[in-house]
Amino acid sequence: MQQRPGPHGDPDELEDLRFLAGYDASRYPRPSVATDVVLLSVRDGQLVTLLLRRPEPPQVGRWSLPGSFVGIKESVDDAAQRVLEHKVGLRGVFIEQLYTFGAVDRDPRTRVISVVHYALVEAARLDAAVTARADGDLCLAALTLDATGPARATGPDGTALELAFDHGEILRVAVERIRGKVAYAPIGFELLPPAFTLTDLRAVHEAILGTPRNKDSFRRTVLGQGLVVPTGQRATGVGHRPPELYRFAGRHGTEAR
Amino acid sequence: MQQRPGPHGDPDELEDLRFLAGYDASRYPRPSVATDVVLLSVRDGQLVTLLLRRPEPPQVGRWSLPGSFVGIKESVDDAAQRVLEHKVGLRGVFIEQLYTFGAVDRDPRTRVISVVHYALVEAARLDAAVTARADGDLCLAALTLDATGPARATGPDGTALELAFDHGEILRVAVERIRGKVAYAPIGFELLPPAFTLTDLRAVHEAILGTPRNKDSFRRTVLGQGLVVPTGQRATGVGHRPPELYRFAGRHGTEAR
DNA sequence: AAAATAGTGTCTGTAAGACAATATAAC
DNA sequence: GTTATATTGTCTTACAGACACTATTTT
Repeated sequence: MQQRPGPHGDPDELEDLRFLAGYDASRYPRPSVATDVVLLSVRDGQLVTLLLRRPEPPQVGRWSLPGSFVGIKESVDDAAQRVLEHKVGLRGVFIEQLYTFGAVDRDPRTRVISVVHYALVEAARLDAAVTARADGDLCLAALTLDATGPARATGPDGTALELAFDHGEILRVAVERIRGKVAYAPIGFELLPPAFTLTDLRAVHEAILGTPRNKDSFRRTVLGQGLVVPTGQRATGVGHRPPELYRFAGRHGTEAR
Repeated sequence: MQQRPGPHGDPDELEDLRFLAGYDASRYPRPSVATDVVLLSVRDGQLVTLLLRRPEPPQVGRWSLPGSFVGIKESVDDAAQRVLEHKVGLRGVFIEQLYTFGAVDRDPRTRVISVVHYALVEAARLDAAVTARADGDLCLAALTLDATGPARATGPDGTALELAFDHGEILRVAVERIRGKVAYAPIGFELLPPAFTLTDLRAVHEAILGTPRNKDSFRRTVLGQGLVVPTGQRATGVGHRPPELYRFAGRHGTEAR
């Protein structure tokens, strides 16, 4: 336990002093910083994410999250938005920081620290983005969690997908995060079109949590919180009594969205 | 909106291709990566944190979080633990990632991305660490939040402390995080000695939340969750009926701690 | 009319908040 | 014995789950 800082030969302390004194740090090796994006959606009652097949070694053929280095004149969050725009073709979606993965050996090529974000988008927009890039190196994978270990990703044909690097662990963290958030935050709206029925909303919650939710109390809770307001319109062509369409009420109940 | 990736002159895409192809990224400018640690404790019913006075420009004299660069052969989380050990003299405390602050201009000297952690320690250990380094460039600051904006830090003499860089915003995020966690996670135990009374535990929760908690339901909730177990011992010298001492039960109710 | 789901009303069990009553060591 | 807080027990209230019943459109 040290008493005061000073140049006593401890390499950590020397590094600290360089930092505090504002020495030029460019001469010392530094990690690369990247960002990866977990783009989540709910499709056919399943939580899915967008994966890319790696076209080059290492781990060629494995599936990975879309990502990029963080530019020197670009904020970390801007870099994540750029990844969404340039690699997936999506703008203006909900995106938030998830976690920073900083293990030394997570990338075999060089030291890369990844500030991972997660984004939420409605299934129709994700489908459009995927079909616009009609190639086999991109897919929507269904996500499931075991009791422990990395997340499992399943391709559209039902086969298990091998994930690159630590992306299975990243996906587990993402799924756990959205499960925790959906219980108290109005995050499910980001996965639905602007107008939706309460049954739609409940189906999204059930898909995320993987467990059924009580229909009656779900309705009471959501309406009681004032998070959604009726639009006055009803769905049509549903083969039964048409349900009311609701929209996200925003933070003060008057947002247009 | 792009259709397929390709070398079409877009600088973002070129960067992406370098990444995917595994080109040597060392020739391109990259940000520095640091970690800062928000060391939190509850002392005299107040949420406090450890701050260091900056000894050099820029922002000389302002108060900052303990931090350091992340070494090239060191994980981000290991770097945060090293900061705690070398700058504060604490080992084995609860520490967890908080958020990564990656704005371009957050440090005026050079581009620095900081992966901020928060740590929790009982007041007695923090006091011991502070008095071991008996100088005026280190203090325990009480934290308060306004409705918006950065956190406010108050020194032991009651004066407001000017915070360096974006550390006021970082502290706001830290306080909001621990407030959110204390509602459902067994995090308050980290701020108490191994044996504590339920009144101690409730006082910690109230200090973190800034609002009183119902005494009876707090007792029932905590005991009902099985998070604490009685030690069979009682506090002495309290001037009234001695309360039972409890200890953290761990994840399976049998952990020794 | 039949089918199917939306939406409403009511009952019940659980848990939190409020409050009263009792317990016990320090003084 | 008085004091001060711990601990237990009871009552009330709020809310989630369960379930029955009505509403309304498509077929």
